[in-house]
Amino acid sequence: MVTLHDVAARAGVSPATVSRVLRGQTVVAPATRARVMEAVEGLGYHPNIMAQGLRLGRGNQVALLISDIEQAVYASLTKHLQEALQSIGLELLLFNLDHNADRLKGLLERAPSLRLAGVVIASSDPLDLKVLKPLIDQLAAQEIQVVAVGQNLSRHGIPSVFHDDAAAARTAVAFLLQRGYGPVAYLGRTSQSAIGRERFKGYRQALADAGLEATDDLVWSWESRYRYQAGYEAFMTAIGRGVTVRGVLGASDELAIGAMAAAADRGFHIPKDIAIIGFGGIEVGEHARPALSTMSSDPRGVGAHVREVLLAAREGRKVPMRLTLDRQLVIRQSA
Amino acid sequence: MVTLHDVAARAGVSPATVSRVLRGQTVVAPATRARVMEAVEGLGYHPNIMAQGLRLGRGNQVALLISDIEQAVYASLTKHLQEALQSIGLELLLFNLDHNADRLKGLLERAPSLRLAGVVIASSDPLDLKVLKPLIDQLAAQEIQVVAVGQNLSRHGIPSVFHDDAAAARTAVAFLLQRGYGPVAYLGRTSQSAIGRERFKGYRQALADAGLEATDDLVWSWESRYRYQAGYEAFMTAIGRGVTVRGVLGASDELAIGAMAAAADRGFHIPKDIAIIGFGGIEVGEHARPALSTMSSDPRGVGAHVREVLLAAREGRKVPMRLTLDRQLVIRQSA
DNA sequence: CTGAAAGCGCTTACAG
DNA sequence: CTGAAAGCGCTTACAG
Repeated sequence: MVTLHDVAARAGVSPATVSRVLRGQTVVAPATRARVMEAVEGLGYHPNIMAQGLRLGRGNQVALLISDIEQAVYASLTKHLQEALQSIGLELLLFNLDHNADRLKGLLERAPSLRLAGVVIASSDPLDLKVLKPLIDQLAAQEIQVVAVGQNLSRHGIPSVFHDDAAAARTAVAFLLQRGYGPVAYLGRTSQSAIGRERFKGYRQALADAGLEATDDLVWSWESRYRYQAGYEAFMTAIGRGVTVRGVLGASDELAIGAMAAAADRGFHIPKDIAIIGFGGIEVGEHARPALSTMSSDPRGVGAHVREVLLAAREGRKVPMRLTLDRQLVIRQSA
Repeated sequence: MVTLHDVAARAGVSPATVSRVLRGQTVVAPATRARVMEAVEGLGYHPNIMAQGLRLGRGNQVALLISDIEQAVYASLTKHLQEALQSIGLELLLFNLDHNADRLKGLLERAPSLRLAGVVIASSDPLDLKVLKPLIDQLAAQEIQVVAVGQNLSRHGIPSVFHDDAAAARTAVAFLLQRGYGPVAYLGRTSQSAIGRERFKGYRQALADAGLEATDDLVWSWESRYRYQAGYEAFMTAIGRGVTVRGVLGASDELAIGAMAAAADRGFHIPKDIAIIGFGGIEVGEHARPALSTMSSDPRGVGAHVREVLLAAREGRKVPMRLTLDRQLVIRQSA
């Protein structure tokens, strides 16, 4: 392994000077700088990240704590986040929470010993702030920047970037109602998930706007994961109970696609008999048949904003506390 | 931050002793051990990963170099790999290659300075071993274990875990032929991807088994990403040229689903007019309508094997050079 | 503008 | 069984 000392020896300077050239914070004579750079290139030197991190009390890694990487919106977020971080020299340490609150807590506890530059929490689950807040404060004390993605935790002093889910749900349901697709059911979590809560709120608002009410039989509150099978089963169960609907708002595209499959299996024509709108804008929705109408999301925007927060923290600037991203109604075939 | 010294002070021993207790390699008097452990618990001590890594010349992180995290099979692999690594105290550093060969090269070059415990290469792209081999040898010299996932690089001395893609493709095509779904087209990469090459080989073998030939019009060699849109366009293009097929083997489930959408849009009934089989066993295939028949994959098996390789390397045992995983034909509705 | 020195928090060979 | 000491590879305050 080539070390700083090797570079210094080759350039005929002290290790301190090499370090100065590389960090670029201090003035170094141009001629010296040139010799050092030549040695760096010549030897193919890369600084030892561990030594750097130990010395600076700070690494260049950001932990991404994510609910479920197998959900397409999270995979997409991960991709864009990694790209955004890489552009400012940060690496991505991935932890799949699998919706496990204890894992989240454990990771937050370990963050200081990992000398993380930041922690990104991308969880759709409700967070127990009573437990988490002290841990997060501890991170703040060590200048480990925490960012929440997907849910708004800014009232707890945590910079957040999230979509306006209540507004999006309201838009989707209003669209369904206006096209004559009432009654509209809500398919998804209503309380076990912070995000689900927002979407459900928007759903009820849209109904209220139309003078309607969210009766029990219209709320297919599937308190399990946001996956295809849950959507399938929820639809089957409701239809089995004799519920009549003409529209469905799925709180995720996966749920919506599962519901579409169930509807097809029961002989319903989509959208003629039942119209369906999902949430997330995942790629497969475009190639489902019928193609899934959905409320899009903006993973690139999320990545860019997290980058901005981290950059601001690093440079000692004021960190933006919240950014609300819009979702667009993408109309395809299912509604 | 609680350090080793704090623990030592509280337990009334030297830092060296605390370290010995924690590492568990040396004998420590039971009474001393107990006092140390009490102090560790009491202070909530976690060792500084950077200091440990610097001292040991080795971190506990494994880099996952992955083609495209947005492809569901890769997201799934990532999940299982992270879980497997975590079970042996390793962390996952994620790098999305985006099919970029230069990024792969750059990452391999940086691996030593990151003091990685291992590097997992999960790429579907053809690797330029002339360029990569020297870099990988350099990693070996520093005891950074490299593992290839998805393609067989064992002939280059790189431990590999992969599916038997040629056999799987052969099975799928034989099934199609036997059910009377010939002629069968191959949809996917044939040369630009190591994995595609294997699948294409199996396709040709199955045709040869039946005394058939892979004529040009049957090979929809879409040398772009393994995504839905590519499958859609390839199907449309072929049909537009007047090609007649009754079966399609998609080299990925995404390609297959894209082709199904195109077939549906052109008024073909699946599987009556055209039967389709995909590759990967991704979750959405089960809830597509018609549900996608596919050759499954085994991400859990991959994760477990990578773990085993890393464990063997760590313990100085002989590292298994290759493991071939089988794919199962999952028959649903599309074939 | 540059060098010598101290120290980040660990681990382990060396003594005892 | 345990402690003192050296050193992993960096960075930066301190001198000059």
